[in-house]
Amino acid sequence: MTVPGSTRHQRYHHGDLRRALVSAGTDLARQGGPTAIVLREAARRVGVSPNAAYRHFSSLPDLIEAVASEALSALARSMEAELATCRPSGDVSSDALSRLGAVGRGYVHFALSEPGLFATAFARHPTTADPEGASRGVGDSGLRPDELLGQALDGMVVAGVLDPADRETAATNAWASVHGLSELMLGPLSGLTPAERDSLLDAVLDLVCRGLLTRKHP
Amino acid sequence: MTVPGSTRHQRYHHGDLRRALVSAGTDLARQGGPTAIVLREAARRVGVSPNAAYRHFSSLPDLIEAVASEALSALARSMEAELATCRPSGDVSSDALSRLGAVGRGYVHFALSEPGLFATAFARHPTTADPEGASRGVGDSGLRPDELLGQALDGMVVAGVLDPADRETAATNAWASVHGLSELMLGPLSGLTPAERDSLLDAVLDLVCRGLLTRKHP
DNA sequence: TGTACATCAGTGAACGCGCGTTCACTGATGTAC
DNA sequence: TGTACATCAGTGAACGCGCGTTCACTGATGTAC
Repeated sequence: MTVPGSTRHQRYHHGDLRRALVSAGTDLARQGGPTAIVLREAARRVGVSPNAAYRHFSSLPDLIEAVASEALSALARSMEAELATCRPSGDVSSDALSRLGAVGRGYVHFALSEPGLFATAFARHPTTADPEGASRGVGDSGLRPDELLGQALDGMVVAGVLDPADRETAATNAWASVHGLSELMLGPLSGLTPAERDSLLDAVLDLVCRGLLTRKHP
Repeated sequence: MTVPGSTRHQRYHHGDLRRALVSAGTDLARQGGPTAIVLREAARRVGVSPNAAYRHFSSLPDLIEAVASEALSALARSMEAELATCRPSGDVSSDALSRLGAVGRGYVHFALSEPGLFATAFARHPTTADPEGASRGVGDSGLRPDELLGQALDGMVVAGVLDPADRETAATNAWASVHGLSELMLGPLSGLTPAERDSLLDAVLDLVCRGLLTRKHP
């Protein structure tokens, strides 16, 4: 039994409705992927009328893009978390390799633990290189997922275990392998046990690393 | 000006409505992926009332699964077409490797030329190992896409360039790399020129092959 | 310090839409005798 | 060869649903004087 008047009163001037809607949209995406982002449901969850959303988003795709950006940030943070566990061993080369592995591990772990957000992060329209888009989807370090990968590869170049000329191809190779493994594990290979998943991930990371290393002796 | 009576007459006893609906559904998926498969629209395109579909499918997901099966078959056929271009060179090892490359090439080519069907093929629920499901999604050779890959890997084992113990891991590795590359080229890397795409594909296939080969000298 | 007023951020009701699905039905087909 | 009849494969109308979006609105906020 809430007093109607006071309830209605509280609804006025929400404070940060945009953020609240993005957060609700993110919850929807978490459970059902990008197509589960529904403007009316997001508004419902925030306790606001559907049309209030149009004060902050021009249309549904606009909200979806904001959620996708949020999902990319979460992916970046997962990669950062894995990177944070890397301890310097003293050997520059093996440190560079283990950081590349950490990047891949963070990627796959995120895909498996947040499949809905993972799908949402990559469901948006081709990344148009808009200026403000460059600052979206970043993690705590201020870097996007692809930039975190690039940083790891730069480290390998500095350590001398990767030919600078191969850096671009290496980036796509590594990304493709790890992205494909994620999708497969969420789809056709979803029946795998955690142990099988782990060893498969190790095998793929191993393949990628060795592939990049050998590349510099043609 | 058609005679209503004769039109109505022709609509009775369609002949093979199931196949017609799957075909219409496939056209929808081709243009918009799995979520574009709409029962009412498929019926409309075939020229039949929506409820007629329920004589042949228990519900929409049932139709979607049939379309997904069709998409898998198309993928298999693309791989078979690429395999058919392989000419024996006399060297068993290099033949085995080029057949593996052909499998991967057919996979990526299909993804790029039929993105909607590609998405549909892998959008269905986790492959429950039902007995009749085993015969679905096959190409002209009667093999499913994953079986075509397996066959290529078997060829490498026979040729002595792949350790039998590594066959399973090799399958996932190869699949993941090529699947991930496909997804990336359709998404974040969709801005690439055809030439860039080709050389990237070559690089990935090269990485996979070398990765598998070295694997047998630990 | 008080007051008029523009602006802002929400409301409530309604719109048209297309969907999946179900109902009772009807006309064509093929089989038994 | 003809006829009765069960079965099959469609029809037409309707259902409830939830969606994105738009309309005219209203109450709260903050600023100018």
